[in-house]
Amino acid sequence: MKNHSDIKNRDIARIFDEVADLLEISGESFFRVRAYRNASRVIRDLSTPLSTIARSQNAKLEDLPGIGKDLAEKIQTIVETGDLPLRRELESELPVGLLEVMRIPGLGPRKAHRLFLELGITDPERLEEAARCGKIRELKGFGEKTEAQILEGIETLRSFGKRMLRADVEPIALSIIEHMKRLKGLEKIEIAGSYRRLKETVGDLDILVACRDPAGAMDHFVSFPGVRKTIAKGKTKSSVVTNPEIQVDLRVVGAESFGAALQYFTGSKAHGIAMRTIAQKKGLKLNEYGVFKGEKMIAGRTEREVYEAAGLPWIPPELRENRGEIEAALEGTLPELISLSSIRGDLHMHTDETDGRDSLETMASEAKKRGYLYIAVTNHTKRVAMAGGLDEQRLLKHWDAVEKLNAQIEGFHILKGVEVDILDDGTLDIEDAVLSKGDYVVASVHYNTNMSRSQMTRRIVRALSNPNVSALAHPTGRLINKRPPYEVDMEVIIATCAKFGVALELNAAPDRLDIDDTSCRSARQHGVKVSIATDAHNKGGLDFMRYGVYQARRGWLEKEDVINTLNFRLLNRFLKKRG
DNA sequence: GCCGTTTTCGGCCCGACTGTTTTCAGTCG
Repeated sequence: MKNHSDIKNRDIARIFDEVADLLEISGESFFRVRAYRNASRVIRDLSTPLSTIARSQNAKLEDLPGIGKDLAEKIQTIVETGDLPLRRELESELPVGLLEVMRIPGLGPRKAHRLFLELGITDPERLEEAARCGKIRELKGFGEKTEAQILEGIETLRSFGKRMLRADVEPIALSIIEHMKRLKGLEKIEIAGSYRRLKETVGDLDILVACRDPAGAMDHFVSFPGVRKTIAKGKTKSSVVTNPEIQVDLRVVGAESFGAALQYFTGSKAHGIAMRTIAQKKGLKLNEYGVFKGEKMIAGRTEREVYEAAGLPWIPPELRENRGEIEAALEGTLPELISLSSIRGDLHMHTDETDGRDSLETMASEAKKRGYLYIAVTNHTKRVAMAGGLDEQRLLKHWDAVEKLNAQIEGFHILKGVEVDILDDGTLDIEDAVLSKGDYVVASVHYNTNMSRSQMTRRIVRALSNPNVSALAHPTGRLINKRPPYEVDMEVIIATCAKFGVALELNAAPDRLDIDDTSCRSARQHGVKVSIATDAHNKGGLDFMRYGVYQARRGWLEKEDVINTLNFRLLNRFLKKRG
């Protein structure tokens, strides 16, 4: 039998999600469906592989929150066989294409099921056909508008199913805010949702305002020049689609409810549910209007007030995922999250010596302008030929130039760095004798990225064991929405970094943000230090630092976890410990 | 299907908007 013991958590989570969807379509109890969804989320966020827990003597699957006897057994089955009988059973009863039908805006499990039963709709293609023939409007409970909405929904899903990069959403978000600020009677405005939680991607924008004239706010909102289409417009809530295409929801509340609404719409959903449950246990009701004791409103104006009414300190939005932040808040052990102002330098960037656009002098002076104390210039090496990577001779010459420039600048240091390529067997493409003359060596994988998980892990572990290596750059190689992370066991990588005192890079490029928040937390738990670095290829790229800090905050990192918050002397002490 | 200083049953977060309805189900966040 095939060995499935290295099945990944996200594969198991995906199976549970699919089971949840199919159960929901078939009309199963909402609570049973939710149990699968909860479990999926818990599994996705877990840094330890379930296959490890399943085999372990002392750790138990049932100890995980949301995993009971039944789901523990199902996980065991998936780990052992790679699949779940329940899923196959459901798939034989319902076409999997219905899952896509359900994703179409305006359609949910109930309608998808009825479309299947009454019209034999099994996938979006057949749905489109039926809608074009005018068959949908004939069904009870459906009408012409629903039919048109379905056709439009299919088109929308085709054109932009993906979440947008946060960095791409920012300009739209800011111009809407600017537009809304011109509204008369506006008291408060905030962007809530995943944008406020500083997530790397944003599905839609949730904008919250407090305003004395809700109807006026609705009118003003839909008149935003970037609006392509108004989806809904009510008394206190409206939704539009903008150009470039992203859905924006506006919600209006009174100023006395603004904090409660902000808490409510910032989410995440799981955090909100957990908070409302806590409130409920205290005999309180928490909704978007406030915290209520019976009929009486006892909090709501500010978020802090809302959390305090529930017996908690205020929790930073970027932690609100119900991944332990509520427990930490109750124990008083919330992390003191790192901020951009703590960053003292940038340890990954390129110059025109290889594939960067700006000179060494420009990069150094731009970094100094940003208030940094140091940078590491880390150009590519020879295997990355496309980028004009340096061989040993050129690298040494480049470092001479760095030293010369260093001597000319006051109060600022340029580390002799390099981004050395990790070859297929885990050795490096620059001789050790040369690397040992550098100050800061980041190692990274660029080629042959589709090896097996165990091969890739071995490859990187071997590279990390080289005493010249200071950090591992963009550890999974992912490009958000473009390229999945390569197969690598991050737990092993993190443990190896801990063993050798190597830092993990959090690459701050907005489409990389590699490592992700889960690995940040894992690194912190293992005592592995993180370098937040921009990988800038021109002077403007130095501004990516804040995206890295955002991600670090989502990963619970404190100033002490990040090496480029150290002053130059302490950074050097950290680097010397290696080797 | 999970969970429990109200533990092995009976709960499980909450409200707005739309479309197709005559009082509400379904969807969404």
